[in-house]
This record gives sequence, structure tokens and C-alpha cells, in this order.
Amino acid sequence: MQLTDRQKLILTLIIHEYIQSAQPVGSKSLVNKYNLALSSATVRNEMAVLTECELLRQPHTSAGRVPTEDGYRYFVGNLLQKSGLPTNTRRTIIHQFYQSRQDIEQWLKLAASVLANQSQAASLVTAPHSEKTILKHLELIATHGRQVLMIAVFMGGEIRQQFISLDNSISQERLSQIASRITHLCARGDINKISLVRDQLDPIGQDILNILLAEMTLIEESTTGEIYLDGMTNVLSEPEFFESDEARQALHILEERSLLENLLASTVMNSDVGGIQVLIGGEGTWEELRQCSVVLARYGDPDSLTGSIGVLGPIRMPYDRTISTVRFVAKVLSDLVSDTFVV
Amino acid sequence: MQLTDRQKLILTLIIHEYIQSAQPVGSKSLVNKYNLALSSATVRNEMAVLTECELLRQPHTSAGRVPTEDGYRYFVGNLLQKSGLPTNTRRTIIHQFYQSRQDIEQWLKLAASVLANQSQAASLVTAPHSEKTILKHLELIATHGRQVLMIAVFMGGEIRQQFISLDNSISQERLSQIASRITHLCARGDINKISLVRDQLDPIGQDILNILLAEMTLIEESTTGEIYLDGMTNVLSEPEFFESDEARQALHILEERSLLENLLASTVMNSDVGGIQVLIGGEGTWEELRQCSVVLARYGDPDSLTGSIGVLGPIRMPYDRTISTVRFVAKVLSDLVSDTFVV
DNA sequence: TTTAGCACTCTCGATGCGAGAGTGCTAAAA
DNA sequence: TTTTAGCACTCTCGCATCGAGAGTGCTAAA
Repeated sequence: MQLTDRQKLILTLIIHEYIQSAQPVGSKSLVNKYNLALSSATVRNEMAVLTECELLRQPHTSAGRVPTEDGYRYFVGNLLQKSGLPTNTRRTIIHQFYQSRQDIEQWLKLAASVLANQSQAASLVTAPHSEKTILKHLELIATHGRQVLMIAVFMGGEIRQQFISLDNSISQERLSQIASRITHLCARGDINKISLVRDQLDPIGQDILNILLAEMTLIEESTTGEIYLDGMTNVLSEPEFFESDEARQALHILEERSLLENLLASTVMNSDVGGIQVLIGGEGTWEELRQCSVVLARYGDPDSLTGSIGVLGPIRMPYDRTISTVRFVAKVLSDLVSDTFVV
Repeated sequence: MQLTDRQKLILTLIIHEYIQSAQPVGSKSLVNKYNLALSSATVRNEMAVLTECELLRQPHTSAGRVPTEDGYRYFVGNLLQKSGLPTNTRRTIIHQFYQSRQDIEQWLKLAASVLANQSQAASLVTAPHSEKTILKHLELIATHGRQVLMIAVFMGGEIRQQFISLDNSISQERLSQIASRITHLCARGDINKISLVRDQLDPIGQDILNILLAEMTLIEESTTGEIYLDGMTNVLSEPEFFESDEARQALHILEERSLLENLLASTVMNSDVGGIQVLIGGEGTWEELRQCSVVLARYGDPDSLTGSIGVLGPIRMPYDRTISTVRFVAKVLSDLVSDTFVV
């Protein structure tokens, strides 16, 4: 599909215009608005060609043109020049991160909030997650009676807590001993290594180790950590979601964790850190996203610890702006994560 | 405002009918549907009286009647008999809690999910939070270089983690020593007590104690812990939120944490555990909730550790069902919390 | 006190119409 | 050969009209 420069220009302008107005754009209004040195008739002819290529579409015979999904794809793939975020926007974002508490959870929430605000769409951010689950530190804390709180810290800052009911009451000193012994035995070990040291522990230690192992298996099986969402209501203000049924479908995929994990797993997981993935109109696979586009990226350290961030909005989305924002926030998070968690 | 039994019956039926159909209910259709031993004219007369009392309202001169907010309030306050949840529903819910992991976070998420599903509306659940923040256990873990992960466990299971940058690198043994010393010095102490022991620590210990204190102050200042939401999309399927603008307002209050905390603070916080609060149509205070009702309850141990749960739906909400559900889930959570955290 | 009857009101969906915006095609101009 | 002006045609959208249907209030009789 080879387009002339003029056709590319017209396609770009139509997309640009449609993103603003959400209304089919006609030849005459386009010429007027952008002071083109062309007559509307010429533009009409070019539009006819683009419609032929299925990059544009007419809602009805005598209406203006609207970009098709293929049109958006061509635009994003071939016409969008890589533009950065304005410097002061970058500064503002960086500033917000510096001001927040030094806490991975805060950072992720902030990232979600920044994405949502900048893109005026819904955003999602997953906590970083490593392929290998490696224990860094185990802590056991007596609460009352035979209830014990187990806290396991894993490489990369993942923390899991769980209550354990023991058969007998047991002192804090004893618990600390066991915890410290397990921590030492398992130092930097993954699941396989940990299974091997079981014999070196007393019965209570073995019980606890089993629970720990179960927890670690659970973590390894999940493809992603906690998911933070923000800006869901932004989506509702877009005119294409005025019919709330469409909106429900779109937000449903964000609310239903399993759908979301599927989506992330099958798209971002196999992409590089730093790369951006753009899903337009569900790409024929995601029924619920037929009205939406998603811009996704991975962040973190590709060898150890990665998470995903993304923005979900209407297909009629300001892709350049959104992509720059996602790219930038991914970069910021990557830096923060690697500064903090380098092994 | 004294109503006759017949007026009460008619009000009840109208509300019942309107909740189902979302459409103004007329005298004739009411008589037919419920096989009343009355003529439509009589019902009309009674309706006129109820309209006089501002319990009912006519959207326009010749339409059926719709309950006013006062009508709902009267209904909830005087006509609703306390009905429990069906036994097998209870069992299902209990079962779900037993099946889930023994982890407060899981319980809260589950509670939100149960509320959302049972009521087919949006639900919110806050983590339990105690008035006094009392340190139970402090842990310091060396990550790399001068970065240290501080984990503080508070009475009631609240856990905070934060990264600390020290001036010098420091060994894990040394960190454990400091942590254990602070834990002992502060054993069961609140903020005031902890401030007093500062002198007994070496400089590094003092630094860490300061950070801990800041964190504890932060916790004491916040009125509630983490907030879990679910079922936001349920709200979108109600006909009154077909115009997505209304829906946005309603969901906005759930997304904007500060609004939500305000709401909870000014309503639930001063109610008893076990009591149910019903906010109908924002009660004139909450502009964003003009189209919504909220059913709220507290759970936990009134002396130490409490959280809130609630359901947000359209004013046209099945109050009996929702209230029973909220009450039951609050009870379940109370039991779980007191079993686990009794001091 | 209740009910039947009746005139009246108001919404809602269907229908029709005209303005406006846009198109495709053709023939002339560049 | 490419671009443009002109024109007839199409389709939506907003507005007004209209009749059916549902509901009401009132009055007079049971």
C-alpha cells in the first residue's frame, strides 16, 4: 500500500481533525481549516482513493470521512513521528515522583495517576514481577495464641504476608530463630533450592517452609503483581461512550482481573522493555475492546524485574501524545526500579 | 406524618414496583399487578395524599407516581422489616471466605466482590484501621548499597514498608540488631511513648526511629486504610445512568480517594459497629451522589480496630436486600478480624 | 367511604419536511 | 495529465405535527 505524500498528509489531517471533533470530516471544511493550497474537489478525489484502500470510511453515502482501524494503524505505524513530551511536562512529572514517598506502592499509584491525567483516559500499572521468585528475607511475628504472621520479602521488593495457625503456641524468640534460620538456608535461593533444605529444619520449621513454598508457587504462577488502575471515569466523558453499554464493556475488562491479565500476557509480555505496543480496536481478538485502543509498555529490568503500564481510551485517541507519555512514564519507572532494586 | 396502614401498603408497593421497572407506576397497573381488593380510584385518592406528604412525586401532570427521596427514607426508616439473607446465600458467602487464603487483603477483596455481586452495584471496603497506631514489630532489611527496606508491623495487622537511604552502607546483622532494639524499646507503645526512647539509641537508630515516627504520624492522620472497590461497572447498567454524565459523577466519588474518605469520615465514623447507615440521594450534602444511594456499615472491634464497608447504587435500589447483605458481610468481617487480631 | 365514569393532560413514537453539509461526476482550465 | 469549478444528488438532523395510550382529578352515584 503505497501512498503519495499528499495522501499521507490528508490522512494525517483527517485523523487529527477527527480526534478533536469526533465527527466525520468533509473535504471542504478540511481545506478551510488548514488553509490547504488545494481545492476541495482534489481533496475529495484523494479521499476516494484512501477510502478505496480502506483507510477511511463513510458512515453514510453523503457524510464526511472517518478513519478506519486500518487507517489508525497506518497512521501510528508510518506517519507518526516520534515526538517527545514537552520539557516542562516532563519536569512536572519527575517532580511529582521526587515528592512522593519512597515507596514502590506510592510510585505505582502515582504512575497510574499521571498516565490517567496526562492522557485523559483510563490507565493501568502493574507492580513489577520477576520470573524467578527468590526469597530475600523471612520474618515470623507472634500475634496472639497460635496465630503467627508470616512476612516474606522477595527479590525485587515483592512482599507477601499471611497468617498461619500453628498447632501449639510458640514464643517470639523461637519464631525469630526459625525465621532467621530459614532466611539463611534459603539465601538467594529459588523454589527448587528451598525444597532441598527442608530436611535441615525441625518440624515446625518444615511446616512454615511448606507454607512459604506454596506462597512462592502462587507468585510464580501469576504473570503479574498487583494492578493499579486510575482514570476510569475519564473514559466515560468521551462521546463514543455516551451509550453506557459500550463504556461498560470497556471498563469491564479493567475490572475483571483475569481478562486484564490475559490481555497483558498475550501482548506486552513478549515485547521488549522500552518498546511500545498499540492495540487498536481490540485487533479482532478482544471483543470487549472493539471501541477502544490500548497503548502498552513494559518497564523495569528485562533480566530480572518487569511490569507493565498502559493507557486505555477510545480508538479516537491522541496517539502521539499518549505514546510519548507512556514511553516517558515507563522510562521513569524503569529508572526508579533499577535504582532501588538492582541485585 | 402519620400514615394509615393502607397508605403504607400502597407506598411500599409503589416503591417495590418502581425499583423493578424504573418507570412511574400508575394506579390501575398497580391494582392489576397485585390483585388489590380496591379500585384504581381509591388508590388514586391515596396516592394523592402521599403526594401531598411529599412521599411521592409526579414527573408530569398525567404520569404515574415515583417515590421521592423522602419517600424512600420513610420506607427505609419505617416500613422495611429487618429481613435476613436466605440461608443458602449465607452459606455460599461463608464458604467463599473459608476457601480464600488466610490473608486480610484477600478477605477485603473478597468482601468487596461479594457485596458487588450480591447487590449488583458498586462496593467499597476499607482496610481496618485503629485510632491508636501501636508498633508491634520493626524489621530492617539490607537491599543493596545504602538502601534499606524498613517494614513496620502495627497492631491490627497494618503493614507499612518503605525504602530508606542511609549515609553509609551497613551490614544485615547490624540492621537486625537495631530493629530488634527498637522493637523492644517500643513494645506496645504508641507515638508518644516512642518519641521518649529516642535518647537510648545510637545515631543510626535515631534516624530510623524518626522515619518510623513520620510514618506512624501519617497513619494516624489518615482516617482509613487502603480502600478496595469492586463492581463499578454494575452501576453503568442501571437505566438512570444511561446518560453517562450522571454515571461519571457517581463513579468519580469512588475514584477520588479524598472525596471518599470525606464521605466515610462524616457518616460512618460516628456510627456504631453493627449499625447500618443509609444515605439516600446524597442527603442534600453530596452533590455528586444526588442520583445515588449508599448503604454503609462499620465492622471490626469498636475499641481497637474498625473499617467500613458499603454499597453504592442508584436511589432506586433494593434496600432490603442490600441492607441485609451489607449487614451480613460486616458481621463476617468482624468475626474474621476479631478472631485474628484480638490483642 | 368507595367506586364508576368521564373529560382532560402529557409523553412517546411515528411521520414528514426543509436546511445543511457532503459527495461524485463531468467538463473546463491549467 | 492534473486540478478545479459547478451541479445534481444523497443523507442526516432538528423541528413540528399528530394520534395512541396511560394516567389523572373530579363528580356523582352506590
